[in-house]
Amino acid sequence: MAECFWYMKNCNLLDQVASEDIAWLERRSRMRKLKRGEPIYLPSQSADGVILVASGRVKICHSTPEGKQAIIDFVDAGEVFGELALLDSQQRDEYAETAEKTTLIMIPKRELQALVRKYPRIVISVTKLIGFRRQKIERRLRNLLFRSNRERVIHLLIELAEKYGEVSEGGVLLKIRLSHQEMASVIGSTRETVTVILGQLQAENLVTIARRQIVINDLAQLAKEVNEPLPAVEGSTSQSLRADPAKPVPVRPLKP
Amino acid sequence: MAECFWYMKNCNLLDQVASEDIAWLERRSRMRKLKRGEPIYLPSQSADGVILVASGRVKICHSTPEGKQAIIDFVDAGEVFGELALLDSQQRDEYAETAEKTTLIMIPKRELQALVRKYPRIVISVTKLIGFRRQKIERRLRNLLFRSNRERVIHLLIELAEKYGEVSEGGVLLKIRLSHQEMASVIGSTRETVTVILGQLQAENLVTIARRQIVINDLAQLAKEVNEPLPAVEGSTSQSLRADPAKPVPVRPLKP
DNA sequence: TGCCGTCTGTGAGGAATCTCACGAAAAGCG
DNA sequence: CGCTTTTCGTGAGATTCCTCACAGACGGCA
Repeated sequence: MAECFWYMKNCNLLDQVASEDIAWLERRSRMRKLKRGEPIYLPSQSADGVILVASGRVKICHSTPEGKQAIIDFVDAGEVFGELALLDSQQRDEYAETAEKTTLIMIPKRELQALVRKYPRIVISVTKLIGFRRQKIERRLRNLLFRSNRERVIHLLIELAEKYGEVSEGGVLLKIRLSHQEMASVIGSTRETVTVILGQLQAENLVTIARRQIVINDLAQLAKEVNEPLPAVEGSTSQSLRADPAKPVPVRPLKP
Repeated sequence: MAECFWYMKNCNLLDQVASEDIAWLERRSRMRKLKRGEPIYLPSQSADGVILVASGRVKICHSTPEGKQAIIDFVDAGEVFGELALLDSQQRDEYAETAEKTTLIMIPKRELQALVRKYPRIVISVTKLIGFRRQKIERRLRNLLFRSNRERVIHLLIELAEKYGEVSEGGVLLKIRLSHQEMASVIGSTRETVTVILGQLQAENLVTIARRQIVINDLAQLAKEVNEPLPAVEGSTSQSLRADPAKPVPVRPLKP
């Protein structure tokens, strides 16, 4: 379980915790390795603790009575989820499943609470985590209410650019692979509609899609269309986000 | 400002704080009385503190580029809002306005942080507050994605019943007055559509609307239609929420 | 109590989006 | 590398929902 220790060391929630205490927590935690698409917990299941994503990616979902899957959020490696379990151990009403091959570390609530008694500052970190996620959700709510499907897709692309974007040849490469169906599940639309809209955006030279990789050619234009400020993207000035043929962005090769 | 003191005393966020400290906080807070529909703060305005609603009701809103108003949340008397300002003083991207004649108490961030140093437990309360609101928002998100307008209205009615419902003649009386336009702003629809749907629900004897008062005749049936568990309503068993003509609910007169 | 502004009810017409259906392309797997 | 499974592209038709327009009702205020 040495790797488990390492993962916990790298979790920013625990970065003020002494190594010996992390080791203690590690011994009381459980590691799970899951393939893509496996359920982690189901709704109406009691929330027994916090879960750290060691590697891979997790989807927080909800199903409508008609069987449509809504994706509430993605959780990436190094992040935790289920943190609301710390507030009250009521049951959850969403479910979680792996979006790809994933390793999880299940940290029991009881042990974490003991750790909080020793490191009260953890509470501040947890508060910030919950608060930031709330801001994120509120933003998503705003971006869905009264928005056309085209606007929803654009908002999604901007969000993805912020979290997964990296400056690349002539635009922002999104370092995440989503199917059209998954995007539809995020924005509350259908697979076909997403396909059509992405096709339109590509025809307008706003994005380029090849082998499930999305490159945003003109993030500034997209942001302008939906009245959003130009988001910051890893390793770029706002200059490099503008698709200006006269001033090509330096090429940086990437391995998908 | 004696009334201000009293309002703060009654705010559950401050219920562990000694009277002398509340008095201290009161002297450093500011009271504002506003008429219905007045702005409290605008987006892109720096978040300078937390605001306690002494009386009245506040709407947290967001406007789309086309000028449609989305209502993110209502804040009632005794509740606070703007609490995310405590995490990071970045600017807000929503705005707040009064939903009716309202008295506010503006508590500066600096003073509240000083109080937190003396009463560290306040952090827990704040965390729970933020967490519960996040759950609420997540739930709203779920109830909007992939939902028809009829389902959205029903979800809204259930939510309102939980917060404002009171058992009354033959059903649950909602102790809040919302225009159809406001409901539309909450669920991301239009005024006309809400009018039509409420008319349908009334024709189906699920609700009764008279003089802007909504009575839910059969909360159980509504909840069933959208696959929600029957919510708890103030002063009632689950029995009394069922519209059962053979067993009428005891009448309790109300003054609007 | 009478007036004025806001709110509610209703319908026609059109736009956006979903549904369904099918074939092609791509990706994962042994 | 061939096969199977998943994903993508596209169109016709149905449906929901929005827009616009207007009349009547209500409700707060002088």
